[in-house]
Amino acid sequence: MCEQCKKPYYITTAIAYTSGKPHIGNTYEIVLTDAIARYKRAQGYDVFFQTGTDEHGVKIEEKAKEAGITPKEYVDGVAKTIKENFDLMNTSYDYFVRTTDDYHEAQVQKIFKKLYEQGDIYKSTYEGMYCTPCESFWTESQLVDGKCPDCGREVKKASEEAYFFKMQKYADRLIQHIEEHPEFIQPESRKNEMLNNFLKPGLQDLCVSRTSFKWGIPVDFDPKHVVYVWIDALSNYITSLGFDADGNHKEAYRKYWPADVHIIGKDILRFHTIYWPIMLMALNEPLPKQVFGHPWLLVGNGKMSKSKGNAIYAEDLVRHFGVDAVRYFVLHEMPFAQDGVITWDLIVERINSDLANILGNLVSRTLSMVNKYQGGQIINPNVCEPIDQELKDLALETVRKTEAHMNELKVGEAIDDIFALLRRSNKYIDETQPWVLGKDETKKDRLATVLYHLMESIRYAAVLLQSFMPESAAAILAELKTEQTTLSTLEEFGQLECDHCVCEKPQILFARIDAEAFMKKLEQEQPKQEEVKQKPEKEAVKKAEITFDDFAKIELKIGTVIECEKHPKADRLLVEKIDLGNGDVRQIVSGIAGHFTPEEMVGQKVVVVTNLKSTKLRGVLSEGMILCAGDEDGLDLVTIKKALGNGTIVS
RNA sequence: CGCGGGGUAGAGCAGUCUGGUAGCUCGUCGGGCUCAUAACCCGGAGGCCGUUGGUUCAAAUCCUUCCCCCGCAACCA
Repeated sequence: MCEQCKKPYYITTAIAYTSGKPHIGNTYEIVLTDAIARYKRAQGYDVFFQTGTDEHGVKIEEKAKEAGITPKEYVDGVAKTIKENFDLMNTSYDYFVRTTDDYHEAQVQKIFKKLYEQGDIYKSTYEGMYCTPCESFWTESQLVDGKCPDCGREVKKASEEAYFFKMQKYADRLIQHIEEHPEFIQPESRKNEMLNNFLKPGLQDLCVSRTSFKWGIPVDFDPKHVVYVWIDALSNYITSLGFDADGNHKEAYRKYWPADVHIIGKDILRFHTIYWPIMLMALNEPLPKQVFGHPWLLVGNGKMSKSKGNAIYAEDLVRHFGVDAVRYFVLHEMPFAQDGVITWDLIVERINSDLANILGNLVSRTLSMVNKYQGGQIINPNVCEPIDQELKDLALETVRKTEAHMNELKVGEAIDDIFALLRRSNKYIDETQPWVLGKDETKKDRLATVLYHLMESIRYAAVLLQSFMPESAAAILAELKTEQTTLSTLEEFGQLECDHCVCEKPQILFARIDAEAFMKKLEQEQPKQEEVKQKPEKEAVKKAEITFDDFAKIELKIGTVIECEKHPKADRLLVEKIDLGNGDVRQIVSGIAGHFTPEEMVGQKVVVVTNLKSTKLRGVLSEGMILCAGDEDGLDLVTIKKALGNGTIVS
């Protein structure tokens, strides 16, 4: 294919938020995208693969302040770390966009202004309850006893100026688009979620500016506002290509937009399949062809997170196993539509079983026979037997199957296809018994043919593996000393060049790992991770100092849960009857259904805030509050050791 | 009745649309082989296909009852 007639293919990851170091769950996304991008390049597309960082927002403002540096200094540091992480994984992105890039910032301002001028964005007020000392807005439902949930002080009704985007205006067009393009939202099951939960009930106008923090792109015609995340972050996909709100787009934009696919996490599908398309409609630009919300990589049974202390990082994995083994694991182990699981045991198992035994050992045993029986020479006398056909057919079929799976973005299954060929090749060795042929001088040509078929099958697998494990695939092809490394050399079986010698001393591609010894070694490193867990990840937001009198306003008493049942209309709520002594029995509703069963609650001695103003929660009266403490790992009741009587004052 | 996904061997999954002997990977047990990284190949054991009732000659598959898990939404005084 000539350069000019190559079809463009634009693929992106979501931009990573620069709040900290990415774990392997975050890194997975770019590896997945990289595999697709590499495959599309191999197919002859003119691929533009973009990734980058999302660098604005209040969280970053705060983190920078904590660190005593400017927000820009802070994001420069994190962006560098993220980029290093992506480079470590050997990802072939063409462009790394940052939302602090000058061109991006200028275009976001222009986009905002344009949408404002054409009436899609309007200025209004954000109504809410305002706590002056905390400088925070709260919705009615966030208030605690009608007071600020942070400091407990009085709040007053106030309104803040904000800009809103008229979402509903474009909703019908978007519904139609989604229904007419079933491939637009992937996996398809998510399509209904978006339609039924958000689009069909009606979209609310989206608040697209903030005045409560400064670290963002200023609205140029109203500088006390900064552009809120949606317009800022989502537009990276077009600003990086040189989109211009005035229509003077750069060449790259004309060439690559609309994107062929946005690869994102399933948690942000809503933003990419509703807000982003609507923004593009408002700008009168075409919509991306597809959005794929990939599943998550879980650790054991839970979500990976820094604060849980269970996070696994790419750099540790790579240090232990090498880049390609890590790429292989995450690409292969992740189903298309369900969350995948990563643990150290699982990785070791996959490396041993798939990479060392099936792949590495196949290459090793084949090349060693070529060296042993025919001095390393690749010869093809073409003395075939019926048994050969199955191998040849499978090799050709594997090319078609991987292509079909890759077109559906089913990367794990494409890798499975390749390994099926490798397994078949191992079986072929047993069927043909080259070591028996080697003892019989008259079978020399048959032996050479068998070995040729094996090497050719290995070449097929290696060519296909280039998108997933670039270094290892290259190493195998180098050992075969072949130049036939493109997908187009897989159209016919038998393209491996003859009459040259393979590598004399093949290297071990993937060494087997002694699982027990490895886990021991890992345990010795564990203390480090434990220490990390000891330190709370984020310091609790410090509340304003209160006087003793303020404290004394709160009445705390010991009570016993005498009855408890699930709230009829809310999954996370339990309704308890609590005996507070002296005939004071109250009903309290608590959001703890996810942590305790009603049976567990009955009989518990708990600490109750008894003078909290009563309220209704989803229709059920709640006359107080039970004290609990919890983090992401779980929740526990605040209770007492001695059997103090109900009604005992806590102070 | 908020929306959606799922429950298949010890683990992880396919099969369900279009009914016809329940399959794959790992693990486990046994056998084979000796070219190879204790690798490779073959075979066995292990399943009331979540539950109830139905349709059918025939149900993992279609219809139905209930139970459980997981997302999203709501909610967390």
